[in-house]
Amino acid sequence: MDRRQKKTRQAIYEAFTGLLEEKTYSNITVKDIIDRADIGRSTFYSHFETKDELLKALCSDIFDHVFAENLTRETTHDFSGREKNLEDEITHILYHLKDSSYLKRILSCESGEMFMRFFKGYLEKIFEGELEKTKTHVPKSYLLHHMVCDFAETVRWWMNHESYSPEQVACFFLSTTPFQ
Amino acid sequence: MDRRQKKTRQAIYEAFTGLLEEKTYSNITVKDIIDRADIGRSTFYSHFETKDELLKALCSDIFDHVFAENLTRETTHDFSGREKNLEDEITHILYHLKDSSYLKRILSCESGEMFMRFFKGYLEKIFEGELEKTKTHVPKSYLLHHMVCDFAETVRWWMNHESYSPEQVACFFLSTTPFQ
DNA sequence: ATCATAAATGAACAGAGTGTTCGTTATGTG
DNA sequence: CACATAACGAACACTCTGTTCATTTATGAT
Repeated sequence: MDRRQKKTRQAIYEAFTGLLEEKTYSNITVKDIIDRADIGRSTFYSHFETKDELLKALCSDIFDHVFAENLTRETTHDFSGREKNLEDEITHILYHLKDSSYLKRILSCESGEMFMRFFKGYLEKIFEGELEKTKTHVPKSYLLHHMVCDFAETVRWWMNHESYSPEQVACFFLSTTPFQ
Repeated sequence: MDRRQKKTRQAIYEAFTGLLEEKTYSNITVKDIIDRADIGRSTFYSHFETKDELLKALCSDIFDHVFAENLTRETTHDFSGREKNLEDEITHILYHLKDSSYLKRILSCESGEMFMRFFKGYLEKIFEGELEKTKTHVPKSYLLHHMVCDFAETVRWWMNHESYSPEQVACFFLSTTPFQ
């Protein structure tokens, strides 16, 4: 990728996430972004079709980084079985999320809702497998929705209570799940 | 309230919620609303300052109806104690939500996120009291956030699986909470 | 039924943002 | 160096916003 493109893209991301700390997503205009990023109008549109596409691209960047290993990795079982695997996996994801400098900015505002939707999409893939192994008297559809939302919301809560470690948060999360 | 005002307000609500079924909240313009409601531009603005205020007003209408009794009612304890009360209260709220014709339209789209924020605000008041009586090893802040999101998301799920009764949904919800 | 009150109307307005175009300039790459 | 390509910036038509105001219409109280 051309050095100029990288620089421009970076400037847009910085400007955008910076603005997200100051105003809501819907109140941010393309004009705001290009003014802060100090780039030309046509340059912005040569990178992203719309503001929404920008947000999507940013989310994808974060998720691809976080979930790259988890989605491809062989689901090996260790001595203590399934549950231990899930806790490890969750802790692992939380460590990755902790590293993302953009995540907190994105989650702590209205655009968090859009992020959450993408986030939940990825999470479904992870929990679906877990759910198949679980016996329950409530509908699977309910349980999957519950797990996905629960985890995503746990992360959102965590971003406002960063004093806790990934291990602690994983523990909090699992203590309220119907898995055992 | 003047008959004309009521009629206009109703037309706006109808147009707005109808549009919500077709496009996302942010893609709906004031122009869309007044065209469908068949009212003048200035009439809209004499009722609501902005599109956001319209959504807020609509949410308030729904909530005031649903929570009016719950928030003021004396928290009497029956024979089986606290837990039974909570289940009753939840079932009761679910019955009210089931009656709202606008709720499904609002929840099944992007603006659902905005609705959810208002919704959660009300729910916090309800669960805060419940939480005080609960002993737990996870932070209260986490548990409150968890309960509130969990319930709101349960309702959202329910709107897409209406085959279940309020009693059943209350049961699903309580089966995944750390209360006992 | 009358009449003052209040609501709805519609046209017009400035202002702001959008998304596109295109010729020019500058910056990396081979 | 020379070529390719990215960024620039000015201009464009377009849409939406939120406000104003003079006019018409409906309402509720008497």
